This record gives sequence, structure tokens and C-alpha cells, in this order.
Amino acid sequence: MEFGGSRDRRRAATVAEIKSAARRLLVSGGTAAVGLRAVARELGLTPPALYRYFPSHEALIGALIADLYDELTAALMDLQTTDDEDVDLGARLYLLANGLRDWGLTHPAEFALLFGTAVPSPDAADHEETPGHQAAMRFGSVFKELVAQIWHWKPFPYPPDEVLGSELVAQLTQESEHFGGMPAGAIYLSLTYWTRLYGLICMEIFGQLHWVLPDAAAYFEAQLYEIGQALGLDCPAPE
Amino acid sequence: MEFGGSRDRRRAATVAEIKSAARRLLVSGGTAAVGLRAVARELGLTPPALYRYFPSHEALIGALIADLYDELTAALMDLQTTDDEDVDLGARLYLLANGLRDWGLTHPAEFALLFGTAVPSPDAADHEETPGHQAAMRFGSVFKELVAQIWHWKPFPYPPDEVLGSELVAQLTQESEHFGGMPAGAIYLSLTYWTRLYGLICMEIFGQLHWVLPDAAAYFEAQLYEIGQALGLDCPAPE
DNA sequence: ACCGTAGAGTGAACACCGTTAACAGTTAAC
DNA sequence: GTTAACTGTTAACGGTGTTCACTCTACGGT
Repeated sequence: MEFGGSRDRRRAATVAEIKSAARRLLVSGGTAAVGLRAVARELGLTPPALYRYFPSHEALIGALIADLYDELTAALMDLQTTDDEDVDLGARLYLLANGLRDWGLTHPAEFALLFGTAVPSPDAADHEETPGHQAAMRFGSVFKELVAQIWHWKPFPYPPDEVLGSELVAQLTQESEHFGGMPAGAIYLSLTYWTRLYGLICMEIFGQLHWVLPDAAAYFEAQLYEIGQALGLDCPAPE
Repeated sequence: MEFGGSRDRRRAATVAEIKSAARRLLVSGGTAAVGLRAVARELGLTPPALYRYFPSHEALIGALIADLYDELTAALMDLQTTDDEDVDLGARLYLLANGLRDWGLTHPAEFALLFGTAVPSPDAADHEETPGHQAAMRFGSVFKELVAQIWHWKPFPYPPDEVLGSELVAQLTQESEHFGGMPAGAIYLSLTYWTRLYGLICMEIFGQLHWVLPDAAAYFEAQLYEIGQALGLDCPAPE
């Protein structure tokens, strides 16, 4: 019943070393390079030894994914707080969007592991309890909560229920409690912001914009301005 | 120097059977299930036999990808022509967008192979000459050409160069010849349409919208209306 | 202080994978 | 009719994730 047992501490350290080695391989060789045997090789261990720490290769990858999500989440939250305390909320969202893009550009391998895998997962009852999924939810909350803050700070005009259609309004209203009680139209705009931002960053980082734009930075900037406007923000505002 | 040699015909048939088996495995078991040995097993052959038809497993996958792109391209072009000959061009774009989504929803495994892989490909000089890449270009042209047609048919209002910024305008202008001589602002709107459509469909099919919308059909419809408006179209127009 | 036991690590093995080489049978071409 | 090309085989290599039986070390309880 010892909590600070030196045995446990050693074990935690080894787990950290394993994930560290896995990430090293991920960065240097991409998703395919982070194999169980390769990780073991990196640590000077035999492959079966890793099974003392992770029940399977998939579990190891899952733990790595969860760590990366948490790191990304922390980085984005830092970005919001380290800046001036009472900075404009719209500017915060601008920082968040750019922060996500920057993280992806500077960590393409990690980004691909988090957002590129994209399993169709056709199984219906997939109440994903995996740590990776939970970390992804925490990551999503960062954006969701900021948008809700913005709404309560300076409510933006939103499309009336008539143009969205009753079906969509019903679905969006159902999610109202997760968005701080925002009306359907406002949730729709928030979702649009996220959808556009996410799609844009994925396309840029995964090189699906290369055929028309060798460098998508300027395009991203313009799009960011556009989607910010839809939320009543005029970032990057100045001058 | 025989063209209709029965040997060649037999060979072509075998190639077709191989790709057919590969696709069967893809549909039933996802991307990971279409292995070289599995394909051989499906045909009652030994694995090395496949090397008479494809130089590697990757080449087989590449050929499958090219076929799927061509199939998708053909399906989308059919969708435009089988309908009323002189149908409104805006409605054509609407059909195309919905056609792409429908194809993805009815062929999730194939869609994942085409659009989900998303290799970062950090190598600079990747003038991809692979058949898959060429087929992807042909696929992209379907959309690109229709948008150019729409522009010449009923030019839509576009943002002036000032709001886009000189950097972006320069990049877009460079691509003007590929867009039928459209001005930068119009290319920007076209690119926005594609970016939003592509991102939206990918997110829905890859299940990254499930956490807020269990069924994204209504949301897609609303978004489609919105992005069509940006191009001066009022689809789905009626009543 | 001792012993028992849980944990960490190993080596051998299994089943799978993509790929290569050397070989045999069939079939088309000159 | 002979030769050469084509199609397919078997055997093998190195790689993967994973399991099992085993050793050894070091902590915990008495």
C-alpha cells in the first residue's frame, strides 16, 4: 500500500522513456516508423519487455496520442493566458487558431498521428473510452469554451431558425447545454468556424493545397479573417 | 507486335481480377486488410505470382487508387450530364457537391483510401508522376472546370485585391490560367468553395463531427447553401 | 535478517507480412 | 518445331506484433 514506492517511480520513468522513444521515432520516421520492435530497439530492450508496460502496440500508440493531445491542449491554453491578462477575446480566438496551425506546421508527424489517422469506425456503439478519445474531448473543449465566452461577452448576429431548417435547429438545440446555452444559430456559426478552421489546417498540413498554393500562409490568414467576421470579430483588427 | 493477342487479353483480365479482389478486401476490411498476400489468397494464387502484374504492393495500391479516382470522376461527370441537358450551372455544382458526399458515404473504405491517407510527403521535389496522382488531378479538374464555367456564365462578385493582400493576390493570379483567366478574387472564392466542401465531407465521413452532430446531413445542406451563395448561386434555389 | 513473491527482462517460438531467387510448365512467335 | 517469353510455383529472408516459459533481481512482511 505504498504510494511513493521507488518501484513505482522507476516504472513511471520507464513508461515515460518508452513514450519518449516512440515520439522520437514518430518525428524522425513518421507514423509507420513507430513500431513496437523499433521502440524496444531504441531503448536497448527486447520487444516482449514492453508488454510489461503496455498491453499491445495499439495501446502504446494510444497513450502517445493522448500525450500529444494533452501537450497540444496545454500549448493552446498557455497561448491564451501568457499573453496580456485581459486581452480581447476575439484576439484570443485568433491566437488559438494560429496556435493550432503553428503546432501542426512545426510538428507535422505528431499532427498526422492525431488528425490524419481518421478511422471510419463503422461500429455504432463506440462509446470510446480510450484515453486518446478523452484527451481529444479535452482538446475540443478549449475551442468550445472560448467560443461560448465570446458569445456571452459580445453576442454575434446569427442566422434565424428558418434558414437553417427545423431538422438542423433541433440537432443544434440539443447541444445547447454544451455551448453555454447558446441558441441554435449561434452554435451553427461556432460549428462553422471550427469546421472551416480544422479543414483548412488539415488540408494545408497534409499538402492537399499544394496543387494550387505552394505556401498557404496568406490564404490561411485571409480565411481566418473571414471566419472571424462571421462571429462578429474583426481580427486581426489593428490599424 | 500483336495488339489483340489473346495473351494480352488474358493478362488484362487477371490484372482486373487482382484489383477487383483488392477492392473487395478494402470494402470488407478497410485499408489495412488489402495486403499482397491477402489478395493472392483471394484469387487462389501464391503471393509471388502477383509480382508478374505489379512490381510491388505499393504499386498495386496505387493502381487501385487510380481506378477509384477515375470511377469517382466518371460518377460525378455522369451526374452532371445525365440530368437535363441545359440544367442551371449552379444546380450542376450542387449536384456535384452532393455527388461527392454521397459517393463517400456509400463507399467509406474507398473514400478513406483516396482522401484519408494524407501523406505529409516532406520531400520537396515530388513531381508525382504516379498514376494515382494523375487521376487525382483529373478528379480535381471536374470541379475546377465547372467553377470556371460558372464564372464565365454568370460572373459573381468577388473581394477586391485590397482585402486579400498583395501576397495572396500574387499567388492566386499565378494560377489564373488554370482557372480560365479568372481574377484573383474569383479564384479565391472558388478555392474557398472547394476547401469548405472538401473539409466538410472529410470531417463527416471520418466521423469527426459525431461528437456534436450524430447525423450531419442537415448541417451539410445548410453549409452547401451558404458556400453556393458566395459564388452568386442560390441553390438549392426552389421554393 | 530472512524468506517469499511480485515484477522486470530474456530467449525461443508462432503467425503474419512484403519481397526475392531459382525453378517448372504452358503458350505464343519465328 | 524449336525457341523464347510468360505465368506460376516452392523455398527462403528479413521484418512485424504477440505469447509462453523461464530467470533474476529487489522489495515487503513477518
